[in-house]
Amino acid sequence: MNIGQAAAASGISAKMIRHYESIGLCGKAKRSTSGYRVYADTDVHVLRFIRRARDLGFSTAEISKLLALWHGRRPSAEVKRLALKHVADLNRRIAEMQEMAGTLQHLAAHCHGDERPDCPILGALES
Amino acid sequence: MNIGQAAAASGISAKMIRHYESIGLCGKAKRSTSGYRVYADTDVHVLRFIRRARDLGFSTAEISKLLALWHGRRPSAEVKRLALKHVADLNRRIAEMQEMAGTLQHLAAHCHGDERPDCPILGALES
DNA sequence: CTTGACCTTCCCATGATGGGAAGCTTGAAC
DNA sequence: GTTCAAGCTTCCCATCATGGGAAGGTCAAG
Repeated sequence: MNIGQAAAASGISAKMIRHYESIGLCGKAKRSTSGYRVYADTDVHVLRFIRRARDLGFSTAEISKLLALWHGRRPSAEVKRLALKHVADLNRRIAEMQEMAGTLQHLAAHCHGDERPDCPILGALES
Repeated sequence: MNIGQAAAASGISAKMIRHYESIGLCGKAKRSTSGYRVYADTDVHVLRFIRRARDLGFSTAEISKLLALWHGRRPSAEVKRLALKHVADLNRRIAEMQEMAGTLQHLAAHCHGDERPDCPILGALES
């Protein structure tokens, strides 16, 4: 498989596959005589693992740890710890954004939204 | 006021004030004879406006529009439209992260979390 | 053998923020 | 008056994940 096929099969762009290789997230791909990267099914399994982890919002550093656990002794305690830490991080960011959205929603509800210059949203930003 | 005082008074780091000036978000500060940036209270008002908008999660492009509305005819219809678009964007991202967190929470709940190698979280990532 | 699709590497860009270096200015203490 | 620290200036680099694009090599089908 060339990188294009591996990209299609894994759902990661060729650009990102090269990037992940360059930062050491996945191992270096074998090369054909002409220098093309060559991928086997096992390599695509790894790439799919990476894509699913990425879709769950894990950073590359976290994915790196997950990969090591996956390929190693896989103690589920450590995996669970990583996952719950990530959940906590997500929840923290969710709460931050909910507060922003709530504030703005409230301000917008009190904004008549016509052509008058008096606007509670601008008022809140300037006060 | 020097940039340090303006930073303390506005809650934006000196580094970011220079950056905002360089990208044209705020006007160029006046300079002393020796080249130091000099800020008046009105400049700090602008910086505080920027900080509050930033705290509500607006991008610099959006803040730029809000500043123009603030300093111009301030039609509240346009401000409200911007605010609600931003709320919609926040809600979209919140929903994405909630889905990630929910999935992970569910997987972690089914993970015994001991030293056994069998882990539903890794299972979901590899399947 | 040409052509078009694919591959390679390398550089640059995003957006918001910070670190740090080299050098100049200011104000206060001695 | 000099000296010293703190603060200012500009400039370059880094983050994180991702993509664009250029210049050039390779492969398969016509």
